[in-house]
Amino acid sequence: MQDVADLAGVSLATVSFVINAKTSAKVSEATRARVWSAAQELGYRTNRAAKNLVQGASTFIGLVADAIASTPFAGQIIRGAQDAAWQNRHILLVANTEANGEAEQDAITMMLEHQVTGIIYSTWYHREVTPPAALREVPCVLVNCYAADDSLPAVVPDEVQGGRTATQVLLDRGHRRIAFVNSTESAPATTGRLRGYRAALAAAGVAEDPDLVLTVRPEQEGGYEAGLLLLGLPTPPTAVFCYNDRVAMGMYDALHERGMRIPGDIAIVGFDNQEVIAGHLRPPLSTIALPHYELGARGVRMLLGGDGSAPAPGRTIVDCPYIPRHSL
Amino acid sequence: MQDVADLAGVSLATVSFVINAKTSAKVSEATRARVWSAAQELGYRTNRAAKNLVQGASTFIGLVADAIASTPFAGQIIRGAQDAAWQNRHILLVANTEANGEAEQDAITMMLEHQVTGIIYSTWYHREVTPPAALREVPCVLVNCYAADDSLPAVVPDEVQGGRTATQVLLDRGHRRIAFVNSTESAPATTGRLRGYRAALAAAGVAEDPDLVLTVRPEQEGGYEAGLLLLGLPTPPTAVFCYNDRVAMGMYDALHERGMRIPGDIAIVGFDNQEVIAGHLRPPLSTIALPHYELGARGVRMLLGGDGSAPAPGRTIVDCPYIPRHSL
DNA sequence: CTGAAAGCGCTTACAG
DNA sequence: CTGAAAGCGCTTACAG
Repeated sequence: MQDVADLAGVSLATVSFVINAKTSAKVSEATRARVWSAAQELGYRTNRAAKNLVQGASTFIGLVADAIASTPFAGQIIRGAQDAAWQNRHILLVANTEANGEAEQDAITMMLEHQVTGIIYSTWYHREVTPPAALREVPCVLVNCYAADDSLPAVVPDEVQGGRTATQVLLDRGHRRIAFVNSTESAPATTGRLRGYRAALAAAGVAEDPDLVLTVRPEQEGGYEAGLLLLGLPTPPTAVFCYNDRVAMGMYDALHERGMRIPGDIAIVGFDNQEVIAGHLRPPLSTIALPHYELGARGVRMLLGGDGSAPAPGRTIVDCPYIPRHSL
Repeated sequence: MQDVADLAGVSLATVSFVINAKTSAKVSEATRARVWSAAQELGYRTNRAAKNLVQGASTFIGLVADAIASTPFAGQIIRGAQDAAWQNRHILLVANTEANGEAEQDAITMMLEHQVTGIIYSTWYHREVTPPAALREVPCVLVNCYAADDSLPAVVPDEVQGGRTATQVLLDRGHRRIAFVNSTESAPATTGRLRGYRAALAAAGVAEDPDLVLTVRPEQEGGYEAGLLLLGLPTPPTAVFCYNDRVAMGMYDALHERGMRIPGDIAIVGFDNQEVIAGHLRPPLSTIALPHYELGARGVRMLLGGDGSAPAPGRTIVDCPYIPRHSL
């Protein structure tokens, strides 16, 4: 920087002013140009460590994730966060903790040492968490998870609306006997989607038939078994809302095995919008998408948007959009 | 830090020595303990910006990726790089450029400003690249890609060995009429896997039958068409090596449609090991895995391992392991 | 064994 | 409009 100043024949301060386009100091157009060309000629590059030190702040945002490649979900959250950070001229410090408490602790310490502006704490599937205490030392937002007492800001998908929408698209096609193959796991997704299913039926004046609500392991095998069960009913459903796309995949197997056509004989709607599955089933699966990209992006926007103040506690809920394909 | 020194009754230098476990200065056990407890009590956390500044180096490694969530592949590379970086007490600065030249330029500039130790430049599928010139200003290694003139260090998968292995496992089961459904794309994967296929056949003394080598678009549809074609042959193959798992998925569709059993009537081996596909086909698909995690990990190890010197130019080739399931 | 001091590369009041 | 100077929080010879 001193070299640039010398070459341009100005002081350090002037170089700093023009490089950072500070308007507080009026620098003549001529000097400005001289400085720029000197910087160019010398290949000057500002040292961010020095800048961060003197300013007592960095442009870093920490992102701690409990998974990074086990599902496409985590990747989408990271991508959303990364894009939003980039747009705000911030840089993501990504740590993959594999849900290991010690790794989380280390990661957060490291982030704090780097004077991060804030931390995003994310999980690959929607759930309740008790995040490490260190997280509270800095502005933070939970993404795809939430604190039991809602004492931290969080961004989560709207499972209820998702379940309602899934059921609604089926109702809109005239279906009245709509099954819901839920998951045996206990999770916000399980309870939320069920509530949405019931709300949609109720709003349409359709009485719930207990025979039509099953719970299975949320995998292909579970969907297959559920399909067989449903087909064995005295009056089988005309449409099925599956907890997720993998369950729907198993449901396809069972229906095809029994010679049922989709959507001719039975309409199907899934959840998750896992491209590799939903896009490749035959027929391609209509489903509800989890808004992972949006969750990540919203998370960092909340972190950065608060005019300097930390984001407020409480859950922000994001819509799960319907992705039409050809299974209904 | 001054506060810690005061509380412990020592100088700044001493605090620095004990915090960093420097052995050059012998500090008594007693002072050491006093310093640690003072640091503890004050909740002292070292400021990395200051440390990086004075040391003229950071513990950052830049990772520029052309994709981050479009496929699981990129995620695995990032995870591998992240784990290796972490093991060496380094932090990943991840930039997602979506293959946009300007974004790449910006990302690299930003990384350079942060005094990164080096940069990993990665692509989500194996290919030749002409990386931005700025990359040469700092130690770097290409991951899953390579420079046309091999003037940069690179880590890539061994496509030839992969193709050879895929063919070999089929030969080992006694198959002699082995088809290869290749991709119409021009890529290292296409040429490499074909060479591997031929090498394996030649080594086994099996003459290549031109009818058995097809090229299709590397997707489900392509695999489906290839399956029909192969079945229409006067003497159909008894085994098929598919360019990738999506092609294998289409191949399954065609074979099942024609009532063929896998592997009873025809054995199949895929490539890529895309969990969601390979693990969920019926029967589960035996395939060759692309070593993305390993590529990422090797990349940062090369960057860091060179005793301070930049890694040497040239391609490092990594094995593609066979993943047995139930399709042969 | 421990301390005083210089210096890393910047930014920013404060003078002029 | 521009410059001299202090200071950000550290590390590391160099003395003692």
